[in-house]
Amino acid sequence: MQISSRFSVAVHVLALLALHRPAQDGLLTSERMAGSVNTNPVVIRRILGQLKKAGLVEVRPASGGTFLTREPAAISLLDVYHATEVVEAGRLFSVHEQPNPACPVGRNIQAALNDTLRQAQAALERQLAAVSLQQVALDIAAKEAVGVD
Amino acid sequence: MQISSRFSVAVHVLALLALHRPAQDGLLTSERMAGSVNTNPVVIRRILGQLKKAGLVEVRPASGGTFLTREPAAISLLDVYHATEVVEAGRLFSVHEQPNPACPVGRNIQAALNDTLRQAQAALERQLAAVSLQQVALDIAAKEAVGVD
DNA sequence: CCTATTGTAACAATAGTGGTTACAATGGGT
DNA sequence: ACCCATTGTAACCACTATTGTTACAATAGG
Repeated sequence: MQISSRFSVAVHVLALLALHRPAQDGLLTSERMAGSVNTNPVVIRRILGQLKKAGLVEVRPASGGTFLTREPAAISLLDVYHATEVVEAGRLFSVHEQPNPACPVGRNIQAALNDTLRQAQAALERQLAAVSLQQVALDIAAKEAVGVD
Repeated sequence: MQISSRFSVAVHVLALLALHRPAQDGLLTSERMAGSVNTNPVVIRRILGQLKKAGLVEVRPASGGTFLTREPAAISLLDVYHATEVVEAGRLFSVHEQPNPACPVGRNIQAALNDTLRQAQAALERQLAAVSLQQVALDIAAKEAVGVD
């Protein structure tokens, strides 16, 4: 099964925050973010709650606005991936839990797979760690500059 | 969400086949494999069907037995990963499908994420490609040799 | 031809996802 | 001090995937 789109939506939301200019653009509400993502505002608020819990954004209730707590360059996609908990930490692969201990394969398969699966997952996470929100935001800005509008 | 345990079960089943000695051990039926995995025989047969479709095993109906079609050294965990279709090819991450094209971020986010997510997925697959069924089987045999039995 | 086994359909229970409505709590602006 | 737009959160729905289960026709070895 696929990794939930919560992750890509979270990156989308953070990109909006990174490129947002409060002075010109006004308040960036969950409603406006939902308009850009094309979903329901509650979906956005749920994700903002996760990002807040992870310390990536500050959300001031009521008409307080939402802000990044760090520079976009200091937020990696891995931070977002962990924040959205699309995968419980360290467990991308699920392994059948109760193999038969009476069988030589059954009693050793978990240990035999453990290391390999951990490494595969770590390789994926390294790639995500190597990309910052700033890079995503700059990429969007660059594409926009040469856009077909 | 996690990657289905179909993958780990498939590796388990293939390890059983790799370590199976028809002469001594007799017929390795879906029932016996299910006993080792600790699940229902139909679950095993469904997975064997996928492995067969991928050309990794030959299953002779009735009392014909099941066999690997290649040397364990020539079967990588990536082959198994693809065979079990735990992830539709190339789409480990799901990205929200309908961002708002009227928004600069909305109309560029998919392209901005595409490359990064592809690379992260590719990194994971490279790790799986680097491990063969033979390595898993040898690892199991080694652990068994020093086992606490 | 018998019989163990496979292949497959059908169904249930469970869980995660994404969307929706509803509403109490919050706090900035006037 | 009070509006009122906004957030935080619970509750619910529809949908999908997963895993286990029963049932049974098709298969082929002995």
